[in-house]
Amino acid sequence: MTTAPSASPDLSAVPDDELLRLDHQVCFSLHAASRAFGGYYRRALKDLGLTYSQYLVMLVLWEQGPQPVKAIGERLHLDSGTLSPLLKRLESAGLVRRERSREDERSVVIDLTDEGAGLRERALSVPRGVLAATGLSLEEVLGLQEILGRLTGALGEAADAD
Amino acid sequence: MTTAPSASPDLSAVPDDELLRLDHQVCFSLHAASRAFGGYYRRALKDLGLTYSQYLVMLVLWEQGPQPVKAIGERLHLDSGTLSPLLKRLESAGLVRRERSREDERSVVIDLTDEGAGLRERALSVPRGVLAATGLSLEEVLGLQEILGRLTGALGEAADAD
DNA sequence: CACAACTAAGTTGTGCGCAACTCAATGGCG
DNA sequence: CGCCATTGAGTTGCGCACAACTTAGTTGTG
Repeated sequence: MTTAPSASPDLSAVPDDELLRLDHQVCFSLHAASRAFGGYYRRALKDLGLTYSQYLVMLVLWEQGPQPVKAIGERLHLDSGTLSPLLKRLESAGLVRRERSREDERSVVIDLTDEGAGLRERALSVPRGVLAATGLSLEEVLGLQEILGRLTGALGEAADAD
Repeated sequence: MTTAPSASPDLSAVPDDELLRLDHQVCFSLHAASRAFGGYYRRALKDLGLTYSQYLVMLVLWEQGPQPVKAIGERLHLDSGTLSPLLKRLESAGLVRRERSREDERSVVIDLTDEGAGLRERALSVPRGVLAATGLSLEEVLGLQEILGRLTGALGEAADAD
């Protein structure tokens, strides 16, 4: 944990030059970790015929049941430009159905087919392997998740304040 | 946030079901954080005419000087399939030069143009804004980076052990 | 020297992520 | 009621990530 000097967390004291180097590290770490994660899942999910993003969508559906594209997008921070084609692929793979809502004709509700629902059983074994492969303890995972959540939230607010 | 019981970090004691839910959280956190980061940079780098990935490549060049595509790829964990077109775009933007190495004709050395080197000055202000926008302390950033580094390393090894 | 194994870069094809846009349905509001 | 701003999904276009492949140059071995 490098147990930082716990001294001055004062960003403004750090010179631009060093900050650029640090930025390099942080950007890179996050980017690389995200892709390493994706890479692991790509292999683990190959048998299931799912990509990483498709898996995330399936997780939402397994957990929350049928819901409109909008809701899935909010949950995963993805827009229709990403979800529409992805959901079409899941549909043509026979895992989900897409039906126009009767109450609101603008909305398309995504529902699992029997095959899609059944796939959950086969997916249950995946996370254990991944968590083991990370080499992190459960506490570290939870801590990581907490920091990442704050980071995403803060960056989101910074974006809104444009 | 389920604030762990801080007891048993024993993964094998956690049922599949709960693990799937946890996996959802972790996958999503990392994926979302990486993209939120990317989103912030996209806006911050717009003036410089750089994408996030192009910025990462420029950081490597600013820091390490001229080097072959291979070396950049190792540093950023990217292959030629990603780098070749990216570097072509940087070249046509006038930021880098691509020259076949004389010693080894297979190798293409990437070098900054004056314009590319000059861009560093304008980029210096970017990281401060980002770090501020994350809302994290310097220590948290360093800790995060350390965990992510371990995670990437472990996942990389797991991948090699295929 | 000749030939096989390897290596670096580039190419092709697929899917994701996102900005910018279109289109149809909805929900005010005068 | 009629009009218009808003909303949800979809489309288009571009760049990244990566697997699988091609091509050209290099190295090792008999």
